[in-house]
Amino acid sequence: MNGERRRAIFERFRAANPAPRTELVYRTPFQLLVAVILSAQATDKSVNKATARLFADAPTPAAMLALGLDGLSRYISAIGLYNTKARNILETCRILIERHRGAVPHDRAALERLPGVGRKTANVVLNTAFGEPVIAVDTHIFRVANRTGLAVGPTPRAVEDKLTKLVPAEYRLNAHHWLILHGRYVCKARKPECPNCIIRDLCEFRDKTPAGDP
DNA sequence: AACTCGGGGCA
DNA sequence: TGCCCAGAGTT
Repeated sequence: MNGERRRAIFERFRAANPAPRTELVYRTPFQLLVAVILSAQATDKSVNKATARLFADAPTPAAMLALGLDGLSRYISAIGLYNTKARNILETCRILIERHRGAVPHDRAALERLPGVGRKTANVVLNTAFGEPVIAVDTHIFRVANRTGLAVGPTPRAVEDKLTKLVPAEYRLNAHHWLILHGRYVCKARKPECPNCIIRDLCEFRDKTPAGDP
């Protein structure tokens, strides 16, 4: 896919949704970090339901740490992998307090050192909390990039590296949210809604049937 | 790169 | 019931 076509795709997204935002509910960088840790292999809906109560009662690292393992687990027990996530989040709180003055570090290496935080979560925080033009490639974006032909690659990291180079600078800050919401609601894994797609005429996948689908 | 982890939700 | 879901960690 050439640069002109890529630009056309992002211009289409920009026109349809100028200021996209994550659907995860949070009020601070710390809460965003926790919400994204919880969202691994879980639906955003179940995460939002749990974090609404959790963030109201324990909005800071210190308050969350004070909940203890059993306390925190009760808030997030409706989320998959909650046992592991609860331990990771408490340890993350401890590290934030002891090594980062209770703040979320604006630093990729420091973020990825936190338990439960990998490249995808770190990139979401860098993009959404700190305004850096990085793209966090999750399953949605991986699928959309490969289907459309925007950035074809065998691994999320390969797709991320291509997108970082290929996405025009003026779109890079918002590209993450455009792509993830497009994957969530239109370019869905099972039944993509090509007839409702705003980049239908620019897509290399258009109207194909996903492998494994009737 | 492939495998494991591990739990709710929805068809 | 079986398979998916805003991944991370280990081998």
